[in-house]
Amino acid sequence: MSDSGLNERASLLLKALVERYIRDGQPVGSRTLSRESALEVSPATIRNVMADLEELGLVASPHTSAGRIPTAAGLRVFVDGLVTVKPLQRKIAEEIETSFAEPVDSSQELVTNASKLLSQVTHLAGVVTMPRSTHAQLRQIEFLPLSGNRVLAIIVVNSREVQNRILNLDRHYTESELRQAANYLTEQFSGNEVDDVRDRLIDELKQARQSMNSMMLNAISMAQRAFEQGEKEDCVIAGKTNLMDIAELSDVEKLRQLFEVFNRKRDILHLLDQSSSAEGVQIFIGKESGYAPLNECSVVSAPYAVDDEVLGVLGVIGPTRMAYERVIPIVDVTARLLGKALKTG
Amino acid sequence: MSDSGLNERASLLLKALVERYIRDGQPVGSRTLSRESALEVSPATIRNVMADLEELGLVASPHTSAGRIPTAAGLRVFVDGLVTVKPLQRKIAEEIETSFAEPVDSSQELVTNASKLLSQVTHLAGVVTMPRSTHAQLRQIEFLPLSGNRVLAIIVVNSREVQNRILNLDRHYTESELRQAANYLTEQFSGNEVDDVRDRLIDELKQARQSMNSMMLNAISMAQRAFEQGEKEDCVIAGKTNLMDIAELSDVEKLRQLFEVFNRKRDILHLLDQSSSAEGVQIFIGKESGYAPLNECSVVSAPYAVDDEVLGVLGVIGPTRMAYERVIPIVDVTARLLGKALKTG
DNA sequence: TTTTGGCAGTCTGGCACCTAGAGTGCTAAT
DNA sequence: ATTAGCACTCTAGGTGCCAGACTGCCAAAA
Repeated sequence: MSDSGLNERASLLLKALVERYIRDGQPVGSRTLSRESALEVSPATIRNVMADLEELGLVASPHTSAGRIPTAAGLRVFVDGLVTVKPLQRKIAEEIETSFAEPVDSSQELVTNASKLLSQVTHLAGVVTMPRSTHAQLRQIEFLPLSGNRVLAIIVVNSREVQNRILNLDRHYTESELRQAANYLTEQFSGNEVDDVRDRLIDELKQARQSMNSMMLNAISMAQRAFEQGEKEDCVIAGKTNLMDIAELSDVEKLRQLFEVFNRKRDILHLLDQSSSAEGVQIFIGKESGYAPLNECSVVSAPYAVDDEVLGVLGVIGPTRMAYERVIPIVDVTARLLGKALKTG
Repeated sequence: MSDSGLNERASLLLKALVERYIRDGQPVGSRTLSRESALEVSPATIRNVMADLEELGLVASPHTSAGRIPTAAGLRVFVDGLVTVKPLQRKIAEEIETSFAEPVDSSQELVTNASKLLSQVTHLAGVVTMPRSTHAQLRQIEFLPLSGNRVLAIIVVNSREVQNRILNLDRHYTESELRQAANYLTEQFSGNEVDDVRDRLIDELKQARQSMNSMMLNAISMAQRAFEQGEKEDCVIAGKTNLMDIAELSDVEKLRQLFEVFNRKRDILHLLDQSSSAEGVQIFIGKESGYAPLNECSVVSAPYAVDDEVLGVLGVIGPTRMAYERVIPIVDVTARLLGKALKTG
């Protein structure tokens, strides 16, 4: 720790200041800091250091006779080098483990649970993106006839995911036609990855129009339509109400904007994607996220992976003065366990 | 209108007062009311009438020198007899119709759209319960083998709904076993109503253990397990953020409680169920709902039905001073159209 | 008997003012 | 380099005051 161009004493004081500020959200004065920090220095000395830190843009005072609060830059320095990450509390570690021990029917459910878990243990908003279904092996395709020209396509992936698509087709297909098509497709493509299947379907449809019998052609065209709707990108946000307490957002208008961002999940998703290429826990403080409604918020996120391949991102959203030293390990271990849970699934 | 034990003038004045109060949320004074109402009476006279209304508990003044605001009881009298319901604005009627004209894949989607629609046109929160799936005809059952002892049960209902259930069975079943079972069940029960099927399954399993071959027994037991998880009662709430504007809830704590109720949907569902036995639009004002977090809110709801059978309830949630004369017809027509849309589905 | 004008009384909201408390910046001494 | 001391600044909260908005009541008018 402590390499940010600051001498050791300045670092220590910044750390103490941030910790205190995170605890009770009030500007911290020199007298308090003098008592708080292990350093045995007088308030006056601290005032000098504070003046330096202010010069560097790491702290600011809301007005002349208030203490200092850390700026976004100050928090950045704090999380980058000063924070001493607390080991997980026993109780919380257990809570996380039992949550992942519960049986689930789908990765959708797994993701929902993880999101709720994050929000519960951090008392902030938890957010988890749906896992990218790359490396998803197609297991089976079924077509069931519905009324009219509509057909229900059922796609079984890996051993847990099931997707339904309703297709509106050009003509009526008999039950046996559909069965044949399904059998053909399952035989042909089962065991392959979904992405590959999608590509191969397109190829075959283009190249081999003549050389195939109409049954196969129909099958492939149906399958293609079933696949092309693709996975709707999405994420699960839990515990939004936890954010209503935090004083920084006491302004109802800001709260409102924040909640509207939660409805348009695309933006959140995009933000988290930035984190998917990073290794381990990443933190966005205030404006770093690039989204105005999140200006007063921080995001602590981590990618989760199966067999070293990143499938998605999870994290929490909270006020910039969140308890990073507690949240970081929680996000970290949750990401690991979610990866593990997805693998066994 | 006007039979609430009030003479005509008092009614007219109450009506004018409520309308004015709904418009701008301020206490209404006698001078204003004298100008506003068609009646040609002096403020002094109005003050006398107001004193009477206050005696009856229909209006109240926040403090000595403020105007009057209607109490919950006053609003009750207003919506019960005084309100002149506005015909739907052309623009809004069109918006509703085009919304229902859109093609949908499932009644889930239909309900979601209706909820969003309600919130959009009223600028309040829209809420729609999922339709009870009584009179849902079973069309088809399929079992697909998953890994281990797990089986995916697919139940096609009516011609649009598809339900997936994952069953953890006691032993492994071969693909042909599963196919046989599915065929048997589909032949046996297709065309029957889901509720009946559930009942009959239980009966057959109890009565005829000996007389059936094991294949049929297995099939029935599987089907029973697939059905017993039952429909999870649920409802869709859209446009919650619209409620963040309303001044009555500027208190963040109240807002928070309200939003937490939205997460525990059961309570909302229970409230709306009260309305499902009523005919047409029903209104709950403030505490009438019986849920403390909704004390500052009104709910305007209407059951929706297919072929005279009520399948669910929809409505809007907003401040007690919502524009009832606009909202009532919107809820009314949306309920009708949702019923119609479900029928054709 | 009902309605009205007038008047006294009351309450809010905004403004100006004050004070105590907290904390800073600067300077001079250690 | 650090510290004590002092003057200064700013906020939060309290008080007093005034204009404005209503009401309630009473007595006069219809």
